[in-house]
Amino acid sequence: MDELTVLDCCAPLVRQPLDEERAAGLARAFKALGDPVRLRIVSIVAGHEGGEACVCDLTASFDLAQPTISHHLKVLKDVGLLTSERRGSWVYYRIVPDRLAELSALLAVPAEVAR
Amino acid sequence: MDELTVLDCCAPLVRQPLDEERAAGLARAFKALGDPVRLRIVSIVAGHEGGEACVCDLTASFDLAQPTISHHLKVLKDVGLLTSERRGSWVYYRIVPDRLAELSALLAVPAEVAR
DNA sequence: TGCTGATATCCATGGGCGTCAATATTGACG
DNA sequence: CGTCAATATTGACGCCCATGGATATCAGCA
Repeated sequence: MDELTVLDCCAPLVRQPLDEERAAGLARAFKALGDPVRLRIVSIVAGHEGGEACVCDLTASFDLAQPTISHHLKVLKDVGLLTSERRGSWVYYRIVPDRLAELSALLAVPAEVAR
Repeated sequence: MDELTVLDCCAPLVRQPLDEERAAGLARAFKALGDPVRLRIVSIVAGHEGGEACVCDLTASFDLAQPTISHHLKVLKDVGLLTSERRGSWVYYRIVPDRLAELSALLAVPAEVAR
């Protein structure tokens, strides 16, 4: 995708009222982040060495069953916040910077409003 | 070229794994944004003239019952994304720029990761 | 081929959430 | 006071979702 598309699609909330369709797509991503476990997963993956973490790294970081972690990873992947790649027995997850940047830009508050 | 690191509380995801407590607080806000109606409400309020909108403006923008809008406004207010002020018969809502900025900064992706 | 470890899928369960009708509250105005 | 308009609260219903146990898939290895 080119930068114009990114810029155009990521204008802050203030610029224009979100149409239903776009709001639905963005809400899916925010809903995915709206779980403390998933938020920590994204944080761990983003901050992990090499920008990626395998599932074993994550299951070790939570007091949750392995299927639960796998479920959360699927949710994050389905909304485009994570990608996965299998290498041998292990599956490595990494964040999708463009997707995070899109959400970040959306919430950026213009100076004229931040008063 | 490291920018002035915003706030200690708002360092991007990459800097440090979120502890449970902080993740819980942030997840509450993201969960509130994880509904298309609420996302559009925030958008409408932020973009409305004067930076504020009364409930009547919102009920007119959705094909939803008035209690439903009122419920969504309460959710957004409870997580600190909106404030309300009564003036006469009308109640005006406005966004909390600091709260939005906190979330935006959290999702901002450092250059070394966005490669 | 069979075995073992890593990860994903399936299924059930309990709790949380979006919606709305009915009702309550609040303020303005006569 | 009484009435009306704007907004909030309550209660109920149906559905989605986080979680974990059982099981399946997949890759490496003997």
